[in-house]
Amino acid sequence: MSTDIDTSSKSLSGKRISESTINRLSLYYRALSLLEKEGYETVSSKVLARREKLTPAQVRKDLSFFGSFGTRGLGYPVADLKKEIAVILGIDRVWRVALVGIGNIGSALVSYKEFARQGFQIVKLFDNDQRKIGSNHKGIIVSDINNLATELAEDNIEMVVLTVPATVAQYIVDEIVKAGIKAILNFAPVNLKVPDDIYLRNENMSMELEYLSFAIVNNHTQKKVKL
Amino acid sequence: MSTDIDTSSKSLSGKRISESTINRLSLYYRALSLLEKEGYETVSSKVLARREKLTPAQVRKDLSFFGSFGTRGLGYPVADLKKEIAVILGIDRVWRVALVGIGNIGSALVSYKEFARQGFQIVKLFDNDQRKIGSNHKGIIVSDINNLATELAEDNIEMVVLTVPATVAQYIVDEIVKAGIKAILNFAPVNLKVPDDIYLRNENMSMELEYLSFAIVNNHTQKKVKL
DNA sequence: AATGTAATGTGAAAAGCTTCACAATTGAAT
DNA sequence: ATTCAATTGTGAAGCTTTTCACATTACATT
Repeated sequence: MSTDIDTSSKSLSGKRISESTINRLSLYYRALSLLEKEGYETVSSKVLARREKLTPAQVRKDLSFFGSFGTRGLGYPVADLKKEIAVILGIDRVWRVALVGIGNIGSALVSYKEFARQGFQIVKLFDNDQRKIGSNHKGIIVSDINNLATELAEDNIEMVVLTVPATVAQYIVDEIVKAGIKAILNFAPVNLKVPDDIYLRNENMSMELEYLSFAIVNNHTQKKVKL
Repeated sequence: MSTDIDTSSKSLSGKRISESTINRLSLYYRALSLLEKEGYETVSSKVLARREKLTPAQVRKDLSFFGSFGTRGLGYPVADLKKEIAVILGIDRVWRVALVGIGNIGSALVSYKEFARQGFQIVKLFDNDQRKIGSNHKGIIVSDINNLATELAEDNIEMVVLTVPATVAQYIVDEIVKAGIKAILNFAPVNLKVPDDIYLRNENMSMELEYLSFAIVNNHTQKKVKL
């Protein structure tokens, strides 16, 4: 994991919402989905916190930035709160996503059900390899990356997942930006330069292993959930 | 991305090193590798910072937790600093890693070169599916998950990458813990319970897309690099 | 109707993290 | 040998995030 978008935005009424808060909303959403399936109608900040290894105060504070969703003495209505969070996160809709780079990680993500489950629909694939162009992945035909700009526009793509080699990532991201895409999730282990108005986020899987390595070697003590 | 290991550990001389600092060490390491290839002998905190969209003060502060690696007026010696960071992160060696769950993501990670490049060698694969057990992935034969405990021990495995479905992840992680593994990188979108002495880290790829979604919907302004 | 219990929402305090700013130090130039 | 320019290392300040603690409110019970 890793990124480029700010932490301190003024989203709502001028309040600054931290990145950590947004990330925790994702966790709450996931926990609420589960609670809903388990048949719970309400849930307290205490229970929600325990489920995601956070504190009740943190849960209440996070939610309070966006409104008053609970009932004193009772807790939060599971189904309603889930919907509210979906609206806040913008996942109460389907996002049309393109994926560029049909390598190991890229092809895996095409079949990754969790994306679709959260409303991120991969509807377009691109590669520069003639052997891959025209091939079918989960019902999607791989397009030639040279047609990126026109095809992204034609298909109303709003986000791009970038799974190309690090060496070409900057070139490709420039093309994606030129094509008018505003949100990019980059898996290449490289720091990409993008204009200020582009949302870029980096997924750096080695970094997580490096953290584990550091933890073992330095006898790190455990305390909190990292987001 | 995402986890379970603390942020505020006392690794060295009682100093607390934050998780952000550790994550930035990974970035510095990557930047230094590149600088080394480009032929630089020294680098200033200013240049290093610019490469990873951080501030020079941040770079200096981070490094100062671990020692004095620079020369005033000159900067940091690229090759040496890279080695120092490798030692700090514990990546100046090879880690023997097992991967459990040969699905989409799992098989992609077996071929993910970036892991090997950082010293994380996947040497063992497990699955519970009879059709997969015995099959060969990049030279590794998939083992039966029922032999997890004995085979992990026999092979001196120190870390496990977990790419099983969310529904079975808790069960599997319990087995992994029983087998004596202390570090786990979990890709299942579920909050796993582990004893306090186990290092667990979560990679949550949907969370990153959800952040992008939030950013677009709420007109988030950009400022910093997220780690 | 009154009392008791549970649990939110939130200012304020505490803790943690980042940036500032400057003394100290090095190498280069004169 | 002296001066100048560059750049580190670091305490202190500033800012952000988390936690605390409590008034408030809703429901259940008597």
